[in-house]
Amino acid sequence: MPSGAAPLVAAALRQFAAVGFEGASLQRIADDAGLSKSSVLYHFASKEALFDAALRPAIEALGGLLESVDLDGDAGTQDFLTRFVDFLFDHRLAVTVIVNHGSALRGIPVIDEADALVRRVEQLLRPAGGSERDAVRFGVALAGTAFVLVAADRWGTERLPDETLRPMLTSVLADLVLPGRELPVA
Amino acid sequence: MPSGAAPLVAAALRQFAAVGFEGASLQRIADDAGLSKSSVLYHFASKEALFDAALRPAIEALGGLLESVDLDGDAGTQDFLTRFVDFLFDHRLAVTVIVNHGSALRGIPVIDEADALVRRVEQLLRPAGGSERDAVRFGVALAGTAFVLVAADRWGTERLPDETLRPMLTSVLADLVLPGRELPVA
DNA sequence: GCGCATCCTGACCGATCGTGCAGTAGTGTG
DNA sequence: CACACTACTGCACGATCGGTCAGGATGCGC
Repeated sequence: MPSGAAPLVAAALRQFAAVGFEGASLQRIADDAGLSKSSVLYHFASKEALFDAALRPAIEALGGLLESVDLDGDAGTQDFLTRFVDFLFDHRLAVTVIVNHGSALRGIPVIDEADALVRRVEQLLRPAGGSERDAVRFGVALAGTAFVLVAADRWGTERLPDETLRPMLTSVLADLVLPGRELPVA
Repeated sequence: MPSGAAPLVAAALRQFAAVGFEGASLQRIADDAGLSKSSVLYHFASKEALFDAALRPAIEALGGLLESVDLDGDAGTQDFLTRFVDFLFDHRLAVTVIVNHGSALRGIPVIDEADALVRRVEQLLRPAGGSERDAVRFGVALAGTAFVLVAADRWGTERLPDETLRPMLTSVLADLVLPGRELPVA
């Protein structure tokens, strides 16, 4: 947990987000960070350990967000959604990895933890007496929000700057979860 | 286009959907189809050609859907959305590949074609005078719908059978695109 | 019978994969 | 100066990657 391995983790995260765990090679990560492949395995015991280190901050942030959550009333829910969207922006690359490549990586601890957290978010937003249709609706809203962010530079007809997109996503998500009680856009 | 290569394409599609293009190996695809690796390369000139063959039916189906589209009035839009969800179900694995692994595969023709089609769907649903916020909303709705289907067996708290999920997704999508004018669920 | 495709295979190639290991600079600390 | 520790590297390993190729088996027209 010490060390000047931070740029290495950053390079690894970029590679993992771009091409997934299997597709990313230690050689490319090392080149990207300006080190040799051996140096990567000096700082991290294995490729999987590096993967864990790259995703760990994101799952800790999401875990913390879920621990301090207070959904009492619409205001509490809106506050949570705002912070959730902030989380998505802050850990964009990690979210990309989990969302896009996670399903192939079941069994890797950090991915299993991420899946468990996602399921908790899902259950959290699902109201007590809600129908299955509502659950599907929230699933679409959450997945869609995450995915629009992750794929913004891929399918966005015109690229919106982050600070324009962020309040829009927050507003849209709130609208889908609390219909008819929209947050103001800005 | 001849041949008894169909089970090969099916096996390839399973592998590509599960672990992506880079992660899938010809050996595993061959094993999955009960053939040797050499046989795979007898039927298809390269791994990329196999990838193309596996995704081709899906992009042709989506292309056909977009050619025959008629969005006049809410009824036309709802009909399109129903057929779009049907497309997602019919080509689930191919959609998984495009959605989850496509961003790493820019430059591969079939992926570029798929991206172009997705952009057309996006523009199609975007009303003439719509705001950017509406565009984001539709992006969330489309991405969320596709992703809920793709990840249904990963994050779904309880697994819904397809024939329950399908009308629900259609209904939710219509609700998000045509707010306040919902399709009946069943 | 023979010739000719079609389908499929094992052996092999060069490259790259993740990983282990011995060794080497640089930097204190005694 | 010696010693230890950290950061880093080159080299070699077995395995696996995508891909080539010569050849075996089967079946059909002649």
